Amino acid sequence: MYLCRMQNYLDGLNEAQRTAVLHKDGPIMIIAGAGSGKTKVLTTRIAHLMSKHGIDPFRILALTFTNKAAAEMKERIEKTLGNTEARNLYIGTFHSVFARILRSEAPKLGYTSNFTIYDTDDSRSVVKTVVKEMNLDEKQYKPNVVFNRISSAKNALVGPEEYRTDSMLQQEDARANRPQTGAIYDAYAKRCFKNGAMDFDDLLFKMYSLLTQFPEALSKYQHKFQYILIDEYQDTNPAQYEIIKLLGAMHENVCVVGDDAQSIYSFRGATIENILQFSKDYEDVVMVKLEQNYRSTKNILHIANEVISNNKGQIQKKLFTDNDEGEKIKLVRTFTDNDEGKMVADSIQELKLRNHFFNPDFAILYRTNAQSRSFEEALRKTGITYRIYGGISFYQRKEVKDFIAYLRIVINPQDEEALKRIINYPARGIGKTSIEKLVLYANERNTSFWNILTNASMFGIKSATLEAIDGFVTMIKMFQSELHKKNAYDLAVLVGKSTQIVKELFNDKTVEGLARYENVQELLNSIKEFTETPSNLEDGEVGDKSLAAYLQQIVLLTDADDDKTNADAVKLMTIHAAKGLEFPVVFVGGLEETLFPNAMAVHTREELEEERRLFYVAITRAKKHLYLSYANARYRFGQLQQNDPSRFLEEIPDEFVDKSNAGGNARNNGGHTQMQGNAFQRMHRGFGNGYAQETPKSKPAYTSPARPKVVEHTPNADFVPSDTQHLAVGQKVEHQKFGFGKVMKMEGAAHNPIATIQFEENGEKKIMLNYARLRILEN
DNA sequence: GATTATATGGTTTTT
DNA sequence: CCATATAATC
Repeated sequence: MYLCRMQNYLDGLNEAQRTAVLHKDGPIMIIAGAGSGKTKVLTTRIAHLMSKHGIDPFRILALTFTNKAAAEMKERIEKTLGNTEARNLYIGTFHSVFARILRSEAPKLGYTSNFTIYDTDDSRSVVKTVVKEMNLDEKQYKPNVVFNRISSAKNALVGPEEYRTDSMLQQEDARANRPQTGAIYDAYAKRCFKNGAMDFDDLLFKMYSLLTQFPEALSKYQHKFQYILIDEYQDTNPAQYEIIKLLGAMHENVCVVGDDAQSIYSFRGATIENILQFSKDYEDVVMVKLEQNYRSTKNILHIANEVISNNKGQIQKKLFTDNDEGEKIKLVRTFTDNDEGKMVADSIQELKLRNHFFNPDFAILYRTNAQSRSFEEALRKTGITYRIYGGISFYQRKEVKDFIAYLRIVINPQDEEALKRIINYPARGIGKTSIEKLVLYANERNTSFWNILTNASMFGIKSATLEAIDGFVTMIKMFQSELHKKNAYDLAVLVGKSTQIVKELFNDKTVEGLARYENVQELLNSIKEFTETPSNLEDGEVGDKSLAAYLQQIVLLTDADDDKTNADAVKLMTIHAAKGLEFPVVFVGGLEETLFPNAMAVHTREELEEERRLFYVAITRAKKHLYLSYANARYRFGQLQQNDPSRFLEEIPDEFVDKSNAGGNARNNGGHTQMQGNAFQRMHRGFGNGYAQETPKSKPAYTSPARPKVVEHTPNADFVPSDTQHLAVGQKVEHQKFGFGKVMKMEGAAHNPIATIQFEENGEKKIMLNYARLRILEN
């Protein structure tokens, strides 16, 4: 019987797949073309290792690109084996698996196990604060640009010290007019550490530090992970490569699965070098190519092969399929982006009626998130239910992030980003100036913002503000004392009540207010669901029903994890988000120059080839029908912009295309081989240089209409505001900002007097005496 | 200090 | 066009 089941799972495999599954020990690289059954191979291989070879699931590490892929694999293995052993596998994304390990090893790195994980918004915000504190120009050191640079460095395993001493990197920064980038990097890293926080890249960078600086940790995990499997290998970066190399060095049972033709994440530091390097780093690598496609029609596969053949750099392979010829690809030209949306909506309607397709059979794919708008509108008008993946995720909504910020502080009060976010939300009278002052004190004393808050009375804060701060601190401390008595959900409810956030949102009866209220309720529901779903944990890990575990989980969620696969809706997403998915009917929109290939990515062959791989990924998502569309003109920044059809359209042979709606012609050492070389070389091994491409700025030719500008006034050094209770018409005064002037008129109620003052430099202003700081000069 | 009005500038792609 | 940053007003 046992054998019988085993036979079953091996039966459905073709020869190449079978080879990949049966290979037991030693390194193996599987080049898996689109739709070639790669997930099937991975899951069967793991099932086989467990059932045939008796490998302990606790000792198998499988790294996937999304959490959803991990969950799916687990499920499929359980089904194959007919038991629940698969739940013991160490399986997840690089980031979530390493976060889990880092939690239990945190003290080694000087962190506590409840460290916060910063998302990109948090990280950018830290960069911004640091830039400000260093008195650098924010225009010159744009948080986004600087952060991307830091991120690239980390992904190449270049730390702050190395960064600052690498002359090539220094030169590059100097040329980009950002010579202080290294100093910012250093300050940024220190600040994150002080805040008890790691950013996304740290989860890789610090994992590497852990393994290289602590031999006992390296040995522990090398022993533990007897078998290692990596999915989507073409999208790994140098940091991930090195970590795997270290972890796999003992058993060398490393199995990587990837497709160089689908490498689309170079902007995140991924490099196909990792595929090429793999067979050099290990001896006797078994190579398997999966070339039979089970997904698409012959027509679809043909054009995919044609398109990708325009790329120079790639591993030779030829995908084929036994599937039907299928219909021709439809190429559709429309006048505007709105028409494109309408065309897609109409086509969906028709396919549903004539060919009996249902909403979940359709996917609309595009290059940039902004393109979703015209599709949404058309679908809404046509009455087709749809769902958008990506864009601003649920957990990035302001009200949700605010609420989460409270939870973050309860877990880790050193988290300055979270503190700044909600110290005055809901408004409790702790203003910007007070906060800035206190942060400054914290920096001067080299302590945390929270420590300053708990001793705020020592810093000459005025009594009303001090009271507010004390109230806030007391409340947070109360939450912290409840942390161990309550589960995550009950604590979250307590936070919602005590802060009055829920009540405030409930009382906001505007449409947006209602949506915000619902979002917070949904957050609470998600926490509840989390506390009620059982899961596994082992050897001294953070209890994974904890609030900390919840926070870790949500910050590492990917767009693709947002499941609802079964939802009765048409799906809209970027091509990046569609990786690994398949749909009976696929629409790819916006096939226009400047959009796809994107204008930001046509400057080098490497960039252009990645755009083409992206197009390849889009095409190969389709099983039965494929629609490619482009608009003559589309709204961009509120203005209609003309575009040529994408150059990629010319690469599709006519014989496979139905152009009846295309409007005529389409165109007008330790074996660290990888890490050899200096920091500069490593950061440039992938594509790009870590700087986002900057388009030359074209300034509008018009001059903005004149606006009464305030002539800045610098008050005398001895400026002390006077008591203005008895201010009278005719008196001369000095205003902190508007300068010298004469009181022309007094009005307003006794408790809120308003003076009309004629300023020498800035004309007549109405000033509320309750707030203004005025010095009376003479009568 | 908080709320509201105006101005600027931004679009790749994401863990 | 939209979201966020800054300035004006209360």
